[in-house]
Amino acid sequence: MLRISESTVRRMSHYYRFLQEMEDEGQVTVSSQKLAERGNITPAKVRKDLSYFGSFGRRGLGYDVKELKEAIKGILGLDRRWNLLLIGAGNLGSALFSFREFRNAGFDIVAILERDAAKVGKKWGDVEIQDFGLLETVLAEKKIDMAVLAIPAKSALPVAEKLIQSGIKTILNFAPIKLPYREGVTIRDVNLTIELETLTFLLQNQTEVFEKSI
Amino acid sequence: MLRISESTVRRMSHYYRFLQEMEDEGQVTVSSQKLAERGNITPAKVRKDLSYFGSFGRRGLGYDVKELKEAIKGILGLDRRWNLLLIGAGNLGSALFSFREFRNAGFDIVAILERDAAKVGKKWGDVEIQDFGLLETVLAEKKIDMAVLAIPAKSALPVAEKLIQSGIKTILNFAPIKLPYREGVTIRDVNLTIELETLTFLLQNQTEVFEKSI
DNA sequence: TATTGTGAAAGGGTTCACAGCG
DNA sequence: CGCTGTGAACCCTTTCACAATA
Repeated sequence: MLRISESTVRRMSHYYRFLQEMEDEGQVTVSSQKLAERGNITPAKVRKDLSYFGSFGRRGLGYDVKELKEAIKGILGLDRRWNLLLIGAGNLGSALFSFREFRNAGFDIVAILERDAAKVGKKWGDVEIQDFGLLETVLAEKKIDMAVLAIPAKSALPVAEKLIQSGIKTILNFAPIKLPYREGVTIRDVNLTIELETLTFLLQNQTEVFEKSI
Repeated sequence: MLRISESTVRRMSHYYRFLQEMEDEGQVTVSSQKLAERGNITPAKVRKDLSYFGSFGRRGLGYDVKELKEAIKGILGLDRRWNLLLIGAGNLGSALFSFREFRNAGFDIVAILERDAAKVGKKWGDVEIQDFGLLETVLAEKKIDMAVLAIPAKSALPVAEKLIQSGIKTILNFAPIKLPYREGVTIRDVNLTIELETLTFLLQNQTEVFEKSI
């Protein structure tokens, strides 16, 4: 299979949202031009991105909004639901748990693990916070697709090791630390401090803005 | 001034963290090789990145950990403190407010604005949650460097317009919506759903992992 | 000898431009 | 005629490879 760049996949996510919005607005067809304007990019980029996955448009007419939306839904794997294991029931964990868009997009936090005994036993919605020691039990009982790490930097490394040992293959990591690379394991980092630091770099250096587009 | 790529700036943030860790471990000098290993990249990339900003090493010896760390600190603008205005005192806002790494890195949330009257008047630490209508007053009283948008998608657009109108030039946006481009305004999006969607794409397509490195 | 700093080459993503087709 | 799909050109980032130097 052709190698798809990360940028292309991220843009596919954006296109999906744009198409949802357009569908809600009652638009039936859309051109690569219109889609491009929405994301501040070039029409050629839109067409090239889509071309990696197939031919979805009609020459002279553009794309059927609903049809393209459904196609991208399938490409991104959003035509099914995904089970997330949340690690960490602190402030960030709580925010992630109550983040509506996750459920809307097909992501369900089906288990929560936490080290702090004071929090264990409490329930968020209908999900009980369980002790981190029950990791293996949870993995045996529930089909977990990904883990979401919402714990402090200092405990992230051992916890990640344990998760990987137990067979977790995909981790969304919010701990502000670079987890070491392991063959066969995909880790995606969301490092909020780095986002702020790219901004201070721009403020400080009055440099050209990196990207005003998706 | 030479145009620096966003990837380079992000890696500078990582190098900064690596150097902090190395300093804490008592290391005095470091080679581009060692720095590269830490981030799963090539030594040439490290050297090229640094070369955009100057010459910090000594041939045959490598870099002085403390010296290089301080240099990067200055480059990223972390040798001063930055005032953040938090918009939204919900779950995410609360998580961001209590996120230790922000303060450690030099970012202070000095004001919180919120529409929900039930939350207005409460205090988080020594920062009082104020009504969003007081935006202008807050901007007049406090030197705000950036705004952090932690509100739902549906209110993000009008709120962002208001912020920009009032002179805010830099926004870190957590609302899962693409804010329109405005000349002279830098907006950085953190879209958690898109992060998850790149992961489901990989899971679903068994594709090569995008990046196992910084 | 070890390791940096950097031109030059390679690689990969974006844009161009046009053939193809409704 | 309008707009897609795509090979080729272009451009930016990464990697190579080596001269410079502690």
